[in-house]
Amino acid sequence: MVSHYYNSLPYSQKHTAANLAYASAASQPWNWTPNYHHTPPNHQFLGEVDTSHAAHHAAAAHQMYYNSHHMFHSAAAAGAGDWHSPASSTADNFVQNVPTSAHQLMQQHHHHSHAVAGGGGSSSSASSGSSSSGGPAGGGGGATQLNETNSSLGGGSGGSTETAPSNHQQQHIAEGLPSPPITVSGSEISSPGAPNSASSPHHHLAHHLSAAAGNNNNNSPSTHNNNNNNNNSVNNNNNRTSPSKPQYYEWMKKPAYPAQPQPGKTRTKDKYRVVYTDFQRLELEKEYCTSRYITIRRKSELAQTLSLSERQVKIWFQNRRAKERKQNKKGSDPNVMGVGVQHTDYSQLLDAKAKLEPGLHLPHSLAHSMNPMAMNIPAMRLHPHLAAHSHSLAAAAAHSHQLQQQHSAQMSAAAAVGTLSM
DNA sequence: TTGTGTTTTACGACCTCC
DNA sequence: GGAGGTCGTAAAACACAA
Repeated sequence: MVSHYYNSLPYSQKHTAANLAYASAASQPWNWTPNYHHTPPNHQFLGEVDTSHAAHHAAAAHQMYYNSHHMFHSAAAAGAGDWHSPASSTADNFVQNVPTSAHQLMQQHHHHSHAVAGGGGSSSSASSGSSSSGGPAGGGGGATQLNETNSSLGGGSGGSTETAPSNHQQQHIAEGLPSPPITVSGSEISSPGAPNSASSPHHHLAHHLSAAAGNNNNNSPSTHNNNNNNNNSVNNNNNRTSPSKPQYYEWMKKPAYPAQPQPGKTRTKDKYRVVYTDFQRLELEKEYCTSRYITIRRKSELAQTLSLSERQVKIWFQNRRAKERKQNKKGSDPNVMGVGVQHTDYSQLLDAKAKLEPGLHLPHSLAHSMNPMAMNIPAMRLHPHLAAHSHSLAAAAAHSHQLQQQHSAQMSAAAAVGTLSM
């Protein structure tokens, strides 16, 4: 059963989703938007999302939610120049400082990655190299195959099967140098071929974020690990969170584990812990930021987008919440974090209403009940399970919304910090 | 290079809800 | 019964100091 759920391609298609988020994210390295809800130009997937999900969100309530919640609007949605931070001019400055457009970044991205791919030198030495052999080559093919595998294995959520990636996607895949899937005890798991994530746009993101955090990146020379690839000085590695110096959104700073498990590496048990790619984590975090409880729909979408199984997405969220709770426990330590603490606090507050949270994201029916602005929104299907909580959600939701706004403000503040540090 | 501590995936047990 | 939730835990992946 277990293996059954393993998705074989977490990494193989890591960049598949690039289209989605990258366009907008790249344009604004700080862009913290749940891309899924916007309509990035390139995103194929979004087409569907838009109709099913985003469309609903066009409604005022949703807008309100997202606007307040996310620091930035995607460039796609807002228009490159139109973006305004809810927070302030600082944010604007930040944006202005961003030298490149999404397209440019993408091209950069491609440029770097291609260079890397070609050389096989993708940064992280050993590991990355391997990936290129299997994955990219396959590009689309590999992905497809994996997907098939996935579906056959997990079968589950119809979501996990992804159609053949577009050329663009393939490109990303190629760049992503996913390593071939590893079969472990009958279960197939992807090996994170981690891409030298440096080449991925959100690396830039991470980079900027790190900078924003005002941390050490530059300071610690030691940081360069394997990953320092090619890239423009994007030093991703170091960022791994140090418990002693918590940062704003630690995950942002961690460049993703460049980790690339050796292809042959297996686990004795049926279990094999893969390391999610930057992109996957980024998107998951973004989603988490949107709501700490993911809806079935979003889970399915995310799974598809990130080439993860729904189970993986679900578990990721569970773990993420656990992480947050854990942080909150020891969290009252004021020193613990600069900006990050705020998120923690925020989460902490939300934690109390953990069960109620789903209302934040999904149940428009709930939003409906609590938000006059949402009255026109077609009721979104409420998760059956969540529906049970909906009655109490109404009360909590308002509160949650406030929290969201606080959070938004905090995020903006963080953005401001980022601006300064840049 | 190694040892140690932390973080990240993944699971099982158990619970609640429909 | 099946879904998802928390909680506790295992183990890989990672960071960092010695």
